[in-house]
Amino acid sequence: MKKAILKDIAQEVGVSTALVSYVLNDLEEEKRVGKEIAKKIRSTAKKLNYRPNQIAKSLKMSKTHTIGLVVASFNYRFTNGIIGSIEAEAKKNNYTVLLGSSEEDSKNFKELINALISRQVDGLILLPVENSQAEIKYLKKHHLPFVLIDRIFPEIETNLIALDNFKAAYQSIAHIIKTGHKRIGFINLKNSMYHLHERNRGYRQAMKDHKLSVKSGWHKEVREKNLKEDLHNAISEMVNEPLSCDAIFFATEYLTIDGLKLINAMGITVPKGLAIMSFDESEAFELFYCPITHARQPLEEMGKAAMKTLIEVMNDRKVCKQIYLESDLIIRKSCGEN
Amino acid sequence: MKKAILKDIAQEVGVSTALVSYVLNDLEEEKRVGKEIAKKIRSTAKKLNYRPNQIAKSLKMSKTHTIGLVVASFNYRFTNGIIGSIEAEAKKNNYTVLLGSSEEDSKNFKELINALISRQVDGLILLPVENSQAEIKYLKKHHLPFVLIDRIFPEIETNLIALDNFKAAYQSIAHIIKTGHKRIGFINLKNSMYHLHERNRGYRQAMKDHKLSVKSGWHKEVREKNLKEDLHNAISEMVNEPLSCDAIFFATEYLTIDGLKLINAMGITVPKGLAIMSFDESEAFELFYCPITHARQPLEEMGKAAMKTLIEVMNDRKVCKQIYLESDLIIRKSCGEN
DNA sequence: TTGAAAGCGCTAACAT
DNA sequence: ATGTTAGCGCTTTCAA
Repeated sequence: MKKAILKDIAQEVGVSTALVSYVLNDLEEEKRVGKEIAKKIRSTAKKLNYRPNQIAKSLKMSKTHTIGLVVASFNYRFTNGIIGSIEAEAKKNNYTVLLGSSEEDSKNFKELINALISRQVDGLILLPVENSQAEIKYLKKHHLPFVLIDRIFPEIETNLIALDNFKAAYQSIAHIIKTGHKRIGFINLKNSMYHLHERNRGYRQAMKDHKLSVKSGWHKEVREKNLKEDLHNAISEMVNEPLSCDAIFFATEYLTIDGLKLINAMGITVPKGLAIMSFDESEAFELFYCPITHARQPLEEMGKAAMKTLIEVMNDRKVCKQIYLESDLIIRKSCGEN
Repeated sequence: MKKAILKDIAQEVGVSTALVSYVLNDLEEEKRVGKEIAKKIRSTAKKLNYRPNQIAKSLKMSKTHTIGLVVASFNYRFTNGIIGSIEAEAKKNNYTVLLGSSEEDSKNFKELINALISRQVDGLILLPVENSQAEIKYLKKHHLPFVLIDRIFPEIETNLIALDNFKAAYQSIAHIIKTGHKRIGFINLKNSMYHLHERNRGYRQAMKDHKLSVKSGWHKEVREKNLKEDLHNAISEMVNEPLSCDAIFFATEYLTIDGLKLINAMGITVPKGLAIMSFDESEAFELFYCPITHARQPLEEMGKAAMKTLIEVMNDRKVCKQIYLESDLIIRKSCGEN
């Protein structure tokens, strides 16, 4: 059984394709199509199991009702949280999502964007990677509707949805201090991206504002490629003399997970032996013996806001909107009671 | 700066669009295009930042190089594992993925498929939901290339990639028995889908083959909509007299997570007080005090196999391929030592 | 070696 | 109230 097209219906009913198009697009009122005819067109369409060819429609209308979503990796909790909410919001607005992952590689990132543009997506939601500024500038220059999410380039004015990472880190540290800790270490990724730098800044500013100096060695950066090893070294150093940290703040949820494993292996107890704070959460925390206090990113909201903003931008390319959301501090027990 | 199209290049170079098309599709040899001209066409294309309009190409070629992926929910570990591998394999073969989630609803499932077909996807990878047989039959009748993954309908002959759920459950139970347990409970979802029934069958067959009878009450089914409550009731009953289970096998990873929380709350220790086996794993297990023994589904492989099979089917619609993969039993400590 | 033109399925302006 | 037709951007046959 071959796919039915407009012409098939037109022929079967004995009218022109224009009429069929009108009726099936619910323009029968406006176009004053005969009631009888309209009815017949509809029933014939159903009979032939007609499904409009969106590709043809897209070509004609220069609009695909498709958006491109480029994530950085499928291994982050962030990714999985965000995909669902973008997907849902897209569907609600009759958009479909074309998905790709850059796997943190700027070449992949660029290729993906090109592929999506070739497919004539109406807009893009992007989680940029390191060194992708040029690509972002290019999109901007060509007035392609897009919004950045989570990771941003402060020097480029774009639509964006992001967390106030400085504040999130600041508040986290403030809480650790409030729970009586003073020798607070911070482990971040070695990475030039702004959102991670903001976390550094938040850590240092909070320490400073509370009259605590950051001992050299308390603030570590580990290489993504060498995660296990760097993390192991960092933690070993931090928990022993002379650094002797009484608390560690991890800059991502997967750093926390790996960190906790190491801490377990070292026989250190949370929070007695060491207080723990995590940026972002993980399913893995759920069953840890000590519930982990963490900064929670509003993933649902971020995804939804991104899609909504993108729709605004697609409707009016002059829109330029920056939305900064705030994290919640979810206080559990890993920094001690109170 | 407006998007350049073939005609722009043709005009700029002073040739026909045919030549431009040949060159940019690397047919210059075959079509014997002049070397000089070819060069000029390429450079002009680059200069104008030409990107072929895939929509137009698709319309002309009746091929979109796009596949549709319908998952059941973004909340399963399975989903997140599979998306990445399908995505990667698709990219390797120059396909792009259109993504949707049915959220376990057969109406959504149907609508999504329709939307994808309208977009002229070249093929579909589907995780069907309960009561979606009609839709699957429809696809089959119309010879649309598709492959089912994970969940299957044994009464419909289709392309499929699935786990041997019977065997996975059987082996899991056999291991629990081997570790010295005899009063083994099984908690599954109340659901008519075949893959879950196979797990039931595996449980019962393994018990039977080891001369253990299944006491009434040991085999529970909980309602997805009433998960927490049903699970709580089920576990309470099972761990107390007269059922007095000494081991529980959970049919999905999220049942295990919620189950462990309840077991913790009841003050029961794993594995001393109760042995635990999980079908599928979760990040959440990583930091649990007792590493969880579980049946591991080869997600990567399944996704990859699905995409590969789909490509075969798209190339030759006569292909009909069933691939059953096997799970690994990952032995940790939740059933006791050895 | 190159160009002209038909046509993929649809929409919409225009004609009737 | 309905039909005709151009054209979206591309590929490909046929002609030159």
